[in-house]
Amino acid sequence: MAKKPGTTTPRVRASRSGRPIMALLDLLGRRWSLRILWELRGEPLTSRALRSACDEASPTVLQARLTELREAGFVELGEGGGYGLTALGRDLCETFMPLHRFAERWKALSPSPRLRGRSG
Amino acid sequence: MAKKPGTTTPRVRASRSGRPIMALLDLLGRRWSLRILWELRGEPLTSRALRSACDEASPTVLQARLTELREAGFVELGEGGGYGLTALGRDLCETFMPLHRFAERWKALSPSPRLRGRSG
DNA sequence: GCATAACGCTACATTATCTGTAGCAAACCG
DNA sequence: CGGTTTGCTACAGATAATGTAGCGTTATGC
Repeated sequence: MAKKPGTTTPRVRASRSGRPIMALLDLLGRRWSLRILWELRGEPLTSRALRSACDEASPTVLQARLTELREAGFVELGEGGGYGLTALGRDLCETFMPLHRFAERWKALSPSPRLRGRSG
Repeated sequence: MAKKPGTTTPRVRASRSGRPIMALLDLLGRRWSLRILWELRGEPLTSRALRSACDEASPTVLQARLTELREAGFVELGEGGGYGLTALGRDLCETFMPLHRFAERWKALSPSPRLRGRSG
């Protein structure tokens, strides 16, 4: 059993507003969510391979995220084992691809930018 | 002072690999990061207004995220007060705009999708 | 059949992080 | 001066993540 009977995913906090974007932002804003989606962007990975890809993150969180991502319909467990993106999940991932280029640009801009507070 | 002297931002875990995308994914994958960026997409907000916009999230995390986001160069504290996106931050936010449409589509697809495990 | 190994997944103590409420010092308003 | 708002911090209690171990199941080799 994947979870205790009657237990539902923590019900995305921000989704109390009913706005889907909030639910999505909340789901993706959990540890390893984005990373998992990212690592799955190519071919499917077994739970263990995914763990390796994610810097050996603890199986506890990974499993939790995987369950949430599966309930959201972004990820699925293939017949023969191994996790992969659904069509929907692939769509979502497309959204993040520009992030890659952005990250490179960002890195190039400033290794350790200045903070500009006003306290003082 | 914004932080204790000598204290640095928790040094993004996944960025140990040196790949900027990992650092970015890690930063954005923290609670409220995405949400803050999202709420700031329009006009600048005071810390308190931002808090309201974020379902009254605790000022502790918000402040922590704001500091990280500022160090990353995505957010800045305006001269006259109020947080806003930098040019870079606006760029990043652009990346997430398609997410809005995606979220709507996602919501329409399935309120509570089926899990397809293989245990049993 | 029996050992070996890999699979998805879970337990659990420790540690890190977030929540919620209260409140401070500085700047602004009159 | 008193009142209000700003950015920001403290701190106890609640929640979530880490790290390590291991379960039950399903191949595979002999």
